[in-house]
Order: sequence, then C-alpha cells, then structure tokens
Amino acid sequence: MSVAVPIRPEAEDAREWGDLAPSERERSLDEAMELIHFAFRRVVEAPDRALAKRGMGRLHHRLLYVVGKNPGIDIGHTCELLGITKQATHGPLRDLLEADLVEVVRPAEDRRRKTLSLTAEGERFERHLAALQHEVFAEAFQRCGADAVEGWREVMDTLGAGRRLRL
Amino acid sequence: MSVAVPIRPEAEDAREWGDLAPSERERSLDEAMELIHFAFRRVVEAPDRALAKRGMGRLHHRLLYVVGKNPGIDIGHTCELLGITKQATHGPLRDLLEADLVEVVRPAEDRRRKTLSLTAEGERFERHLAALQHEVFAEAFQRCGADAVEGWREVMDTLGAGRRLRL
DNA sequence: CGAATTGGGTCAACCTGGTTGATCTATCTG
DNA sequence: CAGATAGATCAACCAGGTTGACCCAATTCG
Repeated sequence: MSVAVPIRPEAEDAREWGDLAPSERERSLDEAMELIHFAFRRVVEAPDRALAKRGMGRLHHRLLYVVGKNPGIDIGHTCELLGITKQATHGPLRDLLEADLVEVVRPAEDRRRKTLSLTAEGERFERHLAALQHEVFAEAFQRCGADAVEGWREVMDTLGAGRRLRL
Repeated sequence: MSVAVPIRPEAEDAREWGDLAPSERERSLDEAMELIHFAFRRVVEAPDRALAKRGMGRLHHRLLYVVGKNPGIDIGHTCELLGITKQATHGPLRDLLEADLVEVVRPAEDRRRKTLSLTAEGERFERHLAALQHEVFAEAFQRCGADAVEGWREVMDTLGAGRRLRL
C-alpha cells in the first residue's frame, strides 16, 4: 500500500515553509520561540523538583550527566563541556562527592589530574532524573508518532548546530 | 518526479518510535534532552549579545516580548505571564521605561492600574531581537523542509502542553 | 638539573535574576 | 467609611555564574 508523493515539490503544491506571507511568517517564528521556551521549561520541571529535595540544583544534574556520559573525564574537561569556570564547578562537585554520587581517582599516569565517574548510587540517581525527563518526551513522542519525531529531531539538530555533550 | 512511499506503514515496516529496544530508547531520549538544550542555547545566543550592548538581559527581552504581544497589559498580568514576582519585574521594567522602550498609561477607568505598551523605539528594538532569533529558526526550517517543521511544531507543542504567552 | 607549564583548589568581589516578607500609597468598590 | 486591589519600595536572601589573583603539586621541556 503506497501512494505517489512528489519529491521536492515545486510550484503549486510546494508550500515550503519559506513561502508563507511575511506577517504569517513572523507570527510563525515568534511562536517557534515560545514553543521551545515552554517545552524546555516543562522538561526540566520534574528533575528540578527531585533535585531540590536533595538540596541540589540544575548544575548538579548537568555534572551527573556529563560525568555519566564520560566516565573518567577530568575536571578541566568537565568545565569545558559545561561551558563554565572551575570556580563555578567546584561547589556542586564537592556536594556530589560528599553525597557519594561521584568518585574521584588520581590516575597513576598523571597524578595532577582527577578523573571523575559516577558511583553506583550516582548512577542510580542520574537514571532517576533522566527517567523523569524521559517520561515527558516519551509521552509526547508516542502521541505524535515516528514521522513527527523524526522531523523534530532533524530540526532540533540543525538548530543546535550538532553540538553534543561528549568528548 | 515522484517516488512510492508507504502510507501509515503497519507491521514490519512500522517502527513506531516506541518500538525501539530499551537501551536504544534510553540513548534516544538522552539525546533528545541534549538536542533541546543546545537548540535553546543557540537561539538565545544572538539576542543575549544584542541586549548586553544596551546593558540589558533576558528579562528585559521577555518583558518587551509580552508587552509587545499584549499591548495595554497591566503590570500584574505581566508578572503573571512571566511567572515571576513584581519585585523581580520592577528593575528591568524601570530600565525599559527610562530607555523609552516602554510606555505606561494610567487608564481613566481605573487609575490604580498601569498599562504598558511598546514605544515606536521599543517596537523597533523588539523586532530587532526577534529577527536575530528568527534567522536561526528560519535557516533551520529552510534546511529541513516543511514536513520536518510540521513534525517539529507538533512535538514541541505537545511537550510544552500548549502553554502560551498571551492573555 | 632547574624552570616553565599544567591541573587543580581556594579566596574575594561582583553580577543577574530571582525569592519571601513587610510596609506604604493611591484608588476603587461594597 | 471599610476593605480590597494595583502598584512601589526596602531588606535580606539564594543560585549560578563571572573575573582575577594566588597557591600547590606533578609533569614536561631545555
């Protein structure tokens, strides 16, 4: 079961996004801004509450995330990935160490460095936070279907210019 | 020029989003989080720089935006839409008044209230900031095509649960 | 070997974008 | 007139940053 669909439709059926009337286009772009704003807020809502219960904030979460994705990363690279200074990282990192969510080891090859990884408990907590966000995404993805999700992903990746939180 | 494309493929070809293997699914959802994070950052980057030149921040922008979209809105409703207290609004709002970007009028019907609207200059500045964001969106939208954009919009709207910045 | 560099820790001062809470004024409404 | 409402303002506090300076230990380079 299939149907003929024009590839790269030109002329009448086109209606590529850029073909909107100027005012319609403006509205559409303003709306895009709101969409991304509220979607982002909604997605960080639940983890924020879970973190607050432990007296932690979003930065702790970001640390757990990049350390989880890059086990053995050192402190300098962590700051680099997060795009913040070592002074800003220091406090939250200390909290995570004290809470036994992150482990640090001085590698024998270069004992100036400190490499970070999640403890079992840290892994558990990180997965819990992730699950809270995943719920929101998963529900939306389910509702919208695979095609919409593929489009979403493509646009988001283009918007973010392919940046990632891995080394 | 056209190609045969399956319509609502069922069974083998289905691959609805939920059908991914568990680990693949986790990765995919983590990735979604990064996508939205970096996309959001990229989109506010240019306006942030433009605002900084005037000694202003994101809150000034948000104020300009909601006042622009809701001319004649009063201060209380503005706080409500922004989801912040009047104390937080006060400073930036004063900056905007002093910079002659926002106008205030005490309406005759209820002279306790203060209704806000953009001056010509404020409108100009707001449109300038919007244009900076629009560039990013417009380029991505152009690159991804109308179908992807439609999917993007659908997913974003579902994620944000339909919230909007209008009264 | 000694000197420079690198990774990291820490202190201080400062900023934005918020918060809660209290108090004050003017104005409107019952 | 009494009470509610819209707003302004003061104070103290917090998170999540910043820049800059300085120190230490370990490594690397000439």
